[in-house]
Amino acid sequence: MPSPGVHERLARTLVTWFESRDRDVPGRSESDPYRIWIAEVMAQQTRIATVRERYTEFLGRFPDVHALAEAELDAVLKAWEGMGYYARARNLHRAARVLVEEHEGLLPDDPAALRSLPGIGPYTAGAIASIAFDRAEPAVDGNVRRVLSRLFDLERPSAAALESESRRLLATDGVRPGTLNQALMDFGGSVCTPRRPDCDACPLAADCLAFKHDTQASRPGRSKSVALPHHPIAVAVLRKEGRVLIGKRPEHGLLGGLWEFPGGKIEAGEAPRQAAARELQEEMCIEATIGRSIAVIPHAFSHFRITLHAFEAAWVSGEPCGRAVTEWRWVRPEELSAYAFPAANRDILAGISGASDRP
DNA sequence: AACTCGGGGTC
DNA sequence: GACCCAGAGTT
Repeated sequence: MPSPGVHERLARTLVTWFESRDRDVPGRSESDPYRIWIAEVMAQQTRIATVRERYTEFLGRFPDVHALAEAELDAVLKAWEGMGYYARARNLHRAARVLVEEHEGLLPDDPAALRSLPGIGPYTAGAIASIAFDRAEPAVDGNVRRVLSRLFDLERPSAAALESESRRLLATDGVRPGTLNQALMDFGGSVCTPRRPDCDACPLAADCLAFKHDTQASRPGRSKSVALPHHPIAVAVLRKEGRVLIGKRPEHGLLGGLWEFPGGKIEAGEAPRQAAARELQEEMCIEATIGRSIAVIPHAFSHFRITLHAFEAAWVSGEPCGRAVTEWRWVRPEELSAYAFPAANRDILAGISGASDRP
């Protein structure tokens, strides 16, 4: 009997390593494709610890694809509040309706059919196909990309190269695809980490080309970082007869479909209070008296930073026209918790509940 | 291939 | 502070 090839040896060692661990990862012990789908989408670009807290809550509210399809988008966004990348929630909702209308409420097992659904790309399609349906399909996320880049010493691997290496690992007899894919991800998250990988304790070190060449610290290569632009923002908590004014952002684009307090960018040379008054005039057609500062909130997005200056404001004249929003509403402070807000608004919400309507 | 799209843990 | 994460959609 010939000695096993390096891919087969790697695959068997990974699965053995994985099965000796007991890590509580959402979706791992699931068999329902719907629940696996939710777990994988929720895990995109998001820490496991964050997902763990929200996963059970989300499934409690939307226990199956029919419940998700029948829900209002606002309810799905509210369940997604604070997790970011809100297009994921919008796409989940759209995909659920496609599944109910065109697939009898069932997720397909074919990667191409999965990829045709909103919000399911190469990674999630492979993850669902392999974990839920036991198909030998690659699921290359950031962790797997790093592990493969190091095992085969690839500086800037193409998606095709990573898929090719993955398929050779998956070709190992007797290794379940979903188990191997999860082993690769878990391995990248615990042993083969971005910084300071634990090569001393690595069961794959003997076959790792980057370890052999001592290039693991620069595999995969990093793209150069760019300085993030910064935008000062002024927002107004506008009071009138015990209620505050909120607006709903357009459904597409940044923070799409979420609610916010009216406001906008502070122009060069403009004072924050001036900007708050101007934005109320321009975007809401309302004259107001700007009052005390509620909070100054620094916040970082993926591609820029903001500093949010929030002010109390008292209505003087005018009715909302909602030029920058698709909808607006006067809401009692205690009702604000029913609306999905961006994370940067949390400090504002905390500072105004139960406050008077006088700035 | 480059750009957009959040938030948070970690070092 | 910088990095980077169980990525996908758009152009």
